[in-house]
Amino acid sequence: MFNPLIRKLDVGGELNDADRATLHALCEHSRLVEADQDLTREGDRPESVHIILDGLAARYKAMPNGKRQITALLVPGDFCDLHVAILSRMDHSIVTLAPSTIVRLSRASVLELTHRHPRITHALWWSSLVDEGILREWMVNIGRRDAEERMAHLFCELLVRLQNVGLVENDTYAFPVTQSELADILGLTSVHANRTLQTLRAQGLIELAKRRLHIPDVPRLKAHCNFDASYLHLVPRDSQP
Amino acid sequence: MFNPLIRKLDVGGELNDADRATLHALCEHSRLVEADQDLTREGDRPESVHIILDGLAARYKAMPNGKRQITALLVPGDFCDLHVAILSRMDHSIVTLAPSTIVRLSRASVLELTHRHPRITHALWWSSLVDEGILREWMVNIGRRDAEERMAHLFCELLVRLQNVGLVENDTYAFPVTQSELADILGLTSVHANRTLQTLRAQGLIELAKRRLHIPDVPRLKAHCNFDASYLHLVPRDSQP
DNA sequence: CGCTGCATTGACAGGGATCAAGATAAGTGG
DNA sequence: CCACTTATCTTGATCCCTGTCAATGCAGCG
Repeated sequence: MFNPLIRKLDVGGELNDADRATLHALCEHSRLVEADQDLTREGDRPESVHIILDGLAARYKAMPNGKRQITALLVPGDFCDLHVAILSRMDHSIVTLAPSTIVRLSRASVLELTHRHPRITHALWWSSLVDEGILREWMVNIGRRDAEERMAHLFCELLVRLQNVGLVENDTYAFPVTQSELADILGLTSVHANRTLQTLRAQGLIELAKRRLHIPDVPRLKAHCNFDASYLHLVPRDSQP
Repeated sequence: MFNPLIRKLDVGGELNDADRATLHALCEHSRLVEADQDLTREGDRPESVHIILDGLAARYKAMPNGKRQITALLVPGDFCDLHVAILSRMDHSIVTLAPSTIVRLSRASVLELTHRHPRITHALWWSSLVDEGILREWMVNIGRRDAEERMAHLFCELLVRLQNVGLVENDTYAFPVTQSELADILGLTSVHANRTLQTLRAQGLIELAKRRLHIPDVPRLKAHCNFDASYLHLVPRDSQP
């Protein structure tokens, strides 16, 4: 059975069959959540951890003036807030952007997991470090690239991340994101996101229709924004000592 | 003897005297590093962890076109890259912005530390979660605030963080940052950083001279940018179960 | 005392934001 | 299955925040 979590962690650590079985068991009790539902809200006392098995979710912070910034996209296989039990208050919210399959783990089961399964723990740490790296790259994206590069960069990143969990076919992947959500990801206005999207389309760099994104010429799109995937740390799991 | 690391971690965890002694011993072999020295460079294989005891450092990513974005400021007491040994390649660099006192720990000593001292480990996790929260807030800052609010927000954040380690006197703290570095922090140009700085000065919101920043009316500056410190998680270490 | 790196200014261009109105697409209920 | 409602997407006109380019001032320093 397909499980993006296992697939992902297998890249980051070196799991054995027992580990895979453990992870598989973890994911047994998933639930379907419709789009636009908050999984956690800023200010909440965090009680549980979420794994996203299918769909799409986002971390965001809303500002008093109504603006908001999405600080992370959570794709299948992403394990959110592994360690959040340490802090007593959520400083951001998580929302589903599409109908999603979610696993919720209690704090206790996470503790149990990390105590009993060192390789899984290692892989989870790896994964949270990668998330941090993505966060930094997004900051560079917003701070130092113009709208066109920013958007192209995002599409390249998602291509790689989704490829990593087997959700890309023929350089095409699901992208069920509203233009105004896209704007909140990139630090733009929805109007400008729309125009940027059209510019990319006009250049034949992307095709986006029916919530699916197709990249006709991946190297060209990567070149367009100077995309360098090394921050995703997905390279051969070589030299882990 | 004053030790910002101990002071900081004491907020995040609950240390006992033995823990404090351990941390104190850790910091015995510090070295003085002059300004503008890279402690780590993107692409390096990370071998050690840094603690900054005095001075100021920054995490940054440099782009091929010469632009760069600073993604974090490291102030005294900050423990950088606790877990970095898990990844095999640094995806960013760290540079001193001022002459600084730095402790370098080998990977082995970090492992030993985390294995032997659960409360310290807990505090270090807490600290790295706070760092992540700061990262997210910076993203909001760059993505959704204009230059003036951005800069004001940064100054408010530093006030709180430095207060936390006892480095603020009379609402004044050391700010040995070049305007072009400031620009790299905020995602602006140095020219515009200069102008923004002057706007803030003209409104009497800040006074910056001789590398020291004074905030005449803290509540007013906070109000100016809607500063809410809760993302720094410095509140009473209450309900940690 | 003349460097040399920073800070400061001015003029100007431009990327993105705003505001507001239509055009499409996607659901919904009958 | 169609009429209707509502969310999204598009587009145009206009403004302004921020970037660019380039020159000048200033201050620490060898």
